[in-house]
Amino acid sequence: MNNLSNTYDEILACARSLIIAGGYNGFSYADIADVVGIRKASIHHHFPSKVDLVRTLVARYRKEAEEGMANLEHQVSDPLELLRFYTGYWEACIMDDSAPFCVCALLASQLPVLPEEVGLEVRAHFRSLSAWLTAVLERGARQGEFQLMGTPHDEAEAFMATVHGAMLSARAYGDPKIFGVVTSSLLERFSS
Amino acid sequence: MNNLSNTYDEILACARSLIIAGGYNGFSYADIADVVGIRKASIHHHFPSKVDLVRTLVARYRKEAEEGMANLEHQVSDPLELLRFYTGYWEACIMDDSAPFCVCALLASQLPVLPEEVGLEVRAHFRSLSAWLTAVLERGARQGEFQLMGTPHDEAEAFMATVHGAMLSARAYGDPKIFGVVTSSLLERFSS
DNA sequence: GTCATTCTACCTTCTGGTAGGTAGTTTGTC
DNA sequence: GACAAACTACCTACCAGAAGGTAGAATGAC
Repeated sequence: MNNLSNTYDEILACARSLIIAGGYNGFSYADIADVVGIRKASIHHHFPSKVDLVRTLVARYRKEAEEGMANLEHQVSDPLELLRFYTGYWEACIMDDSAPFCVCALLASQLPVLPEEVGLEVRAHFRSLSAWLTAVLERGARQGEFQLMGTPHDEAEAFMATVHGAMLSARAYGDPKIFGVVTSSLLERFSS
Repeated sequence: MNNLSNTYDEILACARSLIIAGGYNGFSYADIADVVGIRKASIHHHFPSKVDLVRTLVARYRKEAEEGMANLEHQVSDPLELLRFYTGYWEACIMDDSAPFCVCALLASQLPVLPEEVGLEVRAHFRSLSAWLTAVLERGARQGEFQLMGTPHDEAEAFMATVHGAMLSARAYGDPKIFGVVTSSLLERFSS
């Protein structure tokens, strides 16, 4: 494979940050070419079409996210601590502005105008994140650490929604701190 | 003024639903022209530039929202009931697919690539919605109806974030019901 | 006649994408 | 080891269509 190619990865990294800023229609091959320092046509060599590029990018993002979740569970076992790590990860990304939004959350907001193949990947991420959170909450409830008001699944959906909404608010206000405000109030509910 | 013009309003309504679907870069004057049944150039007569159109649209949306909130308070006084009406309004919009996303929430997600004038309007909506929710929660707490864990402001931010996140999840899953699942679990916390 | 509205016809720039070529590296075969 | 074939990564030079936008002429209501 040509995953060794530096340019290939650079294109993906660049596209990722452009998508985080403005979504699928918010960037062009020309934008990437400018940043990476190659010509438009050269991007087509690595990714024949824009759909290819974004599908690859989201697939890779999903894989990284799933590996991250699996990895986290090897290092941390306490359910509350797991949730704290998850929100803490995003808080760090937002505070240092390195990746102030989840790629899939942003793309999901534009789902009706997304190419189908990309939409399927985005949807899959939501399902896998929800499943992970459900499992964590369920375990916390079994261990008596969490007092859930609804089913683990419903609470997981509410948890995920709040985190995504907190990203949005941080962006809307132009104030990274709001993410921490919302998520810490979210975690408090579980820690009591 | 020419607010009497039917076409003017039709253009705004059409642009609104196109923005709800895909955001600022997700539609063009040609798209609107097709739907409304006029030529591209005629849209420029009503809205000289795309920025004019979207700024007007968001300003009007904000005004409607603020009127809606003020109106609601004339009809309903119970804080919990107010929150229920607010989420219920969106649940209806999402279920019948008439406006399955908040215009400002969607635009906020693309804030970094938005024209500045539009961004300012979007930000203003977040502030006014947050202020209203804060006031409602504060009143509920004073009346002893709500037991808030944080300040009314922080809880209001969390509330708003959850509602926006619930819209996103409904879209991501392609399942309108998820909005109700998340918001009803949200309301339950306050009703106990 | 005036004014608002809409039109046709056009412009420039950007869009994703293609064709064809070049230099350098790998590979397979003798 | 030599050498041709194939492949990689990039290039220049295009293309058709879409983007937002403009100029100026018809239309039509008062």
